[in-house]
Amino acid sequence: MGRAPCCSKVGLYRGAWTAKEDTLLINYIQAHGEGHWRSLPKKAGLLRCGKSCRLRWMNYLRPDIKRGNITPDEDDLIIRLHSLLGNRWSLIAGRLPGRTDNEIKNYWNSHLSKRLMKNSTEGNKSQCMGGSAGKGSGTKASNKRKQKEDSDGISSQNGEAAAKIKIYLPKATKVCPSSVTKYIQSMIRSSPRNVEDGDHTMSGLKTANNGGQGWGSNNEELDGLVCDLDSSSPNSVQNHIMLDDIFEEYQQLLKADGIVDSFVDSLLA
DNA sequence: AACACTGGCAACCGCTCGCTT
DNA sequence: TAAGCGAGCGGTTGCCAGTGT
Repeated sequence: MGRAPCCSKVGLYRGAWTAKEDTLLINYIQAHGEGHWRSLPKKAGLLRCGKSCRLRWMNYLRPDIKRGNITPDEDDLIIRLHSLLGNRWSLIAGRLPGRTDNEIKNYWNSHLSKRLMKNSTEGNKSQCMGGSAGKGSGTKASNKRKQKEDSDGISSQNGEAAAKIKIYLPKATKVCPSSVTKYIQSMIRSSPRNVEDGDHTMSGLKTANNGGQGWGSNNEELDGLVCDLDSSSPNSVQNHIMLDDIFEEYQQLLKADGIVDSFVDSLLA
């Protein structure tokens, strides 16, 4: 399967987008819709690679994008979903309405991985965790390398669970919550089995409802995150419930041995 | 005030997958 | 069946504002 280069770079702009380019892109997509990214720049009068246009639209210009101010609820959900799914940013983003995979990835790399590593080292000072908390010291290049090591460390932090999760990792595909819900409902109806604790993958995890145990005994910061609600947001309570519901769905799915494979199939469908 | 360093984030790159021809 | 293309994903890079010395 050959794969031609995305596009010729000759004569194309790179780097930060200007307001004018944004306007051109928005206007074109509003008039013609998304898709056909390769031909879009030419038609829209943009000297950009199609991939660049797509990225710009998907991550920043889409009207339903929610930027910045990641709430404690979202923060907590990202952590928990990452424990389940690993670096499947698009999948995680699919559980967080209005958030993009790029934003979540950046947020994880710059905030959460460091925090978890810090918590991990505090909780396991006698253990060597193999790497510092990211960009705290050393050259930037070495920090980049450490970032990768850190993410590996996070995985090893979850030990067997992470390894077993990988078995079930679905293809990175965005799914809507409703499809998951429908699937769960159908599975519950068709499966009388109530698995008490076949929970290889979920050990060490917690839900926002269970008092925040499971990340480690010294995990006050995360406990705080779980308890905090952003009262400034009028929809925060609703969002909190929704996010928890979504995670509960994942938990149920993973708890039900034998169901997970089917769940993955449903995602791929 | 000037410089060096750090951290956050936008954007790019390389790759894979699914569909079409 | 193989090749080409569009789309999407995760990893990485590079810019720049903020902070420290």
